[in-house]
Amino acid sequence: MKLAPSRKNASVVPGDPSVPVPDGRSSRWTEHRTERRRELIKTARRAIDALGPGASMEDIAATADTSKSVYYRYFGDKTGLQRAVAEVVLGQMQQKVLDAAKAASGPREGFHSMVLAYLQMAQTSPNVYAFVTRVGIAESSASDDGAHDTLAHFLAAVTAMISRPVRAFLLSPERSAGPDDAAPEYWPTAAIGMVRSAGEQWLATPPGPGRPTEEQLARQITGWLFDGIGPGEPPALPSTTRRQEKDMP
Amino acid sequence: MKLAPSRKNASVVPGDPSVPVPDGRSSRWTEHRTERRRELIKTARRAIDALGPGASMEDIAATADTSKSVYYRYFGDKTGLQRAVAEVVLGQMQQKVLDAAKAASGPREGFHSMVLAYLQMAQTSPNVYAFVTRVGIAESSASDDGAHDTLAHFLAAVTAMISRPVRAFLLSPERSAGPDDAAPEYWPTAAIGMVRSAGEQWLATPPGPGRPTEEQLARQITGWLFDGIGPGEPPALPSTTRRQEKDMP
DNA sequence: ATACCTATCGTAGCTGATACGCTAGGTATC
DNA sequence: GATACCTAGCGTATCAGCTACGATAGGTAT
Repeated sequence: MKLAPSRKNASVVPGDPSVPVPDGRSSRWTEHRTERRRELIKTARRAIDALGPGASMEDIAATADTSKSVYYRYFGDKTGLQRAVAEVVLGQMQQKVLDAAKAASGPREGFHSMVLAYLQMAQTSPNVYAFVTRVGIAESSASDDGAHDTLAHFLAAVTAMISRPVRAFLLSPERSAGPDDAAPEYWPTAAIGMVRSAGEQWLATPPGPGRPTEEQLARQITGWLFDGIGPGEPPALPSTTRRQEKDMP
Repeated sequence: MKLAPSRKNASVVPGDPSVPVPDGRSSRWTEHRTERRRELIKTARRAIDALGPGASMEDIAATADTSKSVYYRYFGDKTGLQRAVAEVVLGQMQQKVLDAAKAASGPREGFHSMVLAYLQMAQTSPNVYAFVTRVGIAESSASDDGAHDTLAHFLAAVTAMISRPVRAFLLSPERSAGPDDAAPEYWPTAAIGMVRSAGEQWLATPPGPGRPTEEQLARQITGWLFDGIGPGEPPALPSTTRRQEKDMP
């Protein structure tokens, strides 16, 4: 009773490849896959947190009590794992930012909450932060194109996250007075670069007395971004616009 | 610049380092060493410029018509070469900055010239820039300390370069009115991070119509750093009630 | 109920790059 | 001529990233 040899299996089904044949042998694994994927990401995060951002795939897999091939099957390559972890971390950070942004009174407060969320995230797991923000893990040796293809995936995602509100703010009517905006599309990246650099120096600072709190640093960075450090710029600006929030508890 | 003796060789004098017997056989080589070292750095720079920031030591040595071991002797490891190249690049940039700073009218113009020099340097050789800016080439896999030990060497040097004038400016009498300065020691790093991020996005932008010139971008960044983007910041800003609802992946 | 198929798992091995030691041989000074 | 110094090339150790193959447990069709 051999069945027809031409009709091998349902993968290249001639009639309808879409719905009406829910093969249990495949569908059985979908739930398992998503669950396992989540678990793998979670374990990878723990492993990186414990082993450092340079943890190898083997180390990560060993921490998960499995082997490298599982990770490679689920994430393709190491950059895929990086991206997956970054997605989760970004989602949590985004959640925090959204919650805080609801209570924000203005763009300044909104941005302050973002910076704060960023710093808190980095502080919570510096190793995971370093892993996620790393530029091309696999591309570093193979690419000879010159400039980095883009920023790291996580930073690119953060940039995309803040780009829209920033753009809206930069183009708001009351803000068009200045002669700025020669290149406003660079501001989100620039701002994140500032946050990142300050945050990483802050992370590297031992938690001694001189180290500011997350709140203080976030407030400071927000001030730099919104007010700058130049006090009035003597030639063109009289003394009208001194800086505002002198006393802000 | 001190030329460090490589690491294990007989560069340390055997008997007494202070005895006034200048052995000609030793002193003759010092000049040769410095000259050769300079040549090796120069050739490495050309090789990286041609091959990309991920060029291997063998590629670099082949471009210099020599072998890897020469580079390893002179620079210890790849990070040492990175540091040496960074030193030269930084020196040239510093020269340019100093020349420009002499003609600067104030801190703003001085900083503008610095940013401009940075951008021009990066633009001149994007590959060398990427090589020099890269964080730990050898530490990435061996170190599990967590945070990067410091910033990249080049960026740390640039930070050190601008830290002193910045500190002097931040503590200048007319600027001490604001309640800022909760963490002024983070500003140089933060500012360089902004310059770096904006510059790298700028480098990655194809030189089409929308791309600003170095001058424009430098002017823009200087404006962001000195004036910020929030002009006045009226306490109640109604136009940003609900922005940033984002799609979560 | 039996033979077949699907998707996963994990062991083991491959590829390529990097760091670096070792030895032979050349060259200029004393 | 003797000696200190350098160079060159080969070879090795290691390790990250990645892949191929056999084995197994669970669904499916006859």
